[in-house]
Amino acid sequence: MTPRPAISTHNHLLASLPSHDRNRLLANCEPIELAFSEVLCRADELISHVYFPTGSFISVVTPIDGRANLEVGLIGNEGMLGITLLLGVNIVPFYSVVQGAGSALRMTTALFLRELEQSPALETVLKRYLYVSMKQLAQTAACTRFHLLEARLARWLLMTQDRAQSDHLHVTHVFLAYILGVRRVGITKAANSLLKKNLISYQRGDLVIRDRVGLEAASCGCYRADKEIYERILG
Amino acid sequence: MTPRPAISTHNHLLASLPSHDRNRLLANCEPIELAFSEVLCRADELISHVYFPTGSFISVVTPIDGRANLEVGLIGNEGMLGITLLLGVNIVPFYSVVQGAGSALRMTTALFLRELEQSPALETVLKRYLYVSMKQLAQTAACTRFHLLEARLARWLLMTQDRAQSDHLHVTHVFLAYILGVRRVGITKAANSLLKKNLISYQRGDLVIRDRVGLEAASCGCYRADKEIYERILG
DNA sequence: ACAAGTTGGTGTGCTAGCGCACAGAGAGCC
DNA sequence: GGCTCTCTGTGCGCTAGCACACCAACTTGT
Repeated sequence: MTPRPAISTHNHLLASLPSHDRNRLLANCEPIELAFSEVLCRADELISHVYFPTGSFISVVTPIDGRANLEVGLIGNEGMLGITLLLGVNIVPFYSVVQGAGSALRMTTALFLRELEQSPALETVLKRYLYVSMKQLAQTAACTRFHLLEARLARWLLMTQDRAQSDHLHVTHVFLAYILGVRRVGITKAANSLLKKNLISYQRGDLVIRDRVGLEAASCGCYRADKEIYERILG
Repeated sequence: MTPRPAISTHNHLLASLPSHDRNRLLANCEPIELAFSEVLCRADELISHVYFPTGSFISVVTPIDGRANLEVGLIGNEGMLGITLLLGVNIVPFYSVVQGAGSALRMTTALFLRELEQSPALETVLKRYLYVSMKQLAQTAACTRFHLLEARLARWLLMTQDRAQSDHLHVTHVFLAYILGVRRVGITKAANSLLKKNLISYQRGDLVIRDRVGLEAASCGCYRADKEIYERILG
């Protein structure tokens, strides 16, 4: 319906750097387009690149028992992928896949580590981002345990809309089930409930967010909690 | 039955430091005894001290919705409390309470930060520990979502036994329910099942681990996964 | 145009875990 | 002894989510 709005070309983490540091960093970055469902890294591999999404967003998933999966993070232009390099460990901790196609900046591990040494400002902001990521990870753990599926779905849609910068999302029930760690049938039921409340509409993989405020009311407090912790530490 | 064995007086993280760094660090530490159920810090407070358990262990809990709680970490002499200072954030991320009474080393935030600047070896090992903590946090999130209560209980007992260095634990069903985020009745059922398999015995708050190997078989793979990631990164 | 694949909706029977309420048993206290 | 408190066990009805199976609507490739 509404055309996809102009996509922001900047990343909040990079934007917060002093211009001198930022420019040097950008000079070492390679702008790329990430395609939907592209796998950026798998757990236990070596980290080859870090990614700063600008117009794209990435889903971070932890595998369990080799069969099930659980999304433990969502990275848009407020964050970065590959943050663990900050900890001196160049082993990918989680599986990462592109959830929203679009632009990103990418840098090799070697160049990133060099920048990190040269820019204390970069290190400071990324450390804070890591702290926020940990808090959000724990929040997600508790949310997944205690909150009902409909509220979790509403939260995920809001988080994704923020990162997609669009009220049109391309997600199927199967995909949502995978991400939220439930059966597809459960998604059908929850999505139908949100549909009946006129908060969303969808058709064959095209999901439209109709009522953002209503969706916030239907979601659990975790959406707000995530935003607050980000603002408090990085805002 | 078996007397409590001699308690280790060292902490793995500190033990891994070069002796020069370690000695200087120890000189700034204050040895203390932690009492059972003592609250060491609450979320959103400022961090006043860091703790290196030697003979004690600490439960790390994230509150949710103000009513429920979920344990997201367990810190014994393999770890430390207050690791987020490493990230330049002196705000306590989670609620922390003493789960096993015993000895610990404690250091003020100011002294710790000074040591951190002076000892690159300390920074290196703590960064790795933080990486491990993140992986374990994600593991716990997925475990809590997918695994059955009996397996989760078995896992928790094994983790706790490792840190308590004793096969006698002082835990009630109510307490276990709180930690694992379920009802007490659920614990009664799961504990009874482990009892019938002769893996544990318990009576009014005294729980004894009878068959460690059997308990590992009854637990989910997360116990092993946690140990493996620790060994790989810090071993 | 038609077949094949994808997406979404529905039904049936099952299990884990929930809330609530209550019962028995040990332990401490006066 | 009698009282209270804590800890453990049980029963009942309910919900969320599971596995599996099938169908309808739409899209796409040839």
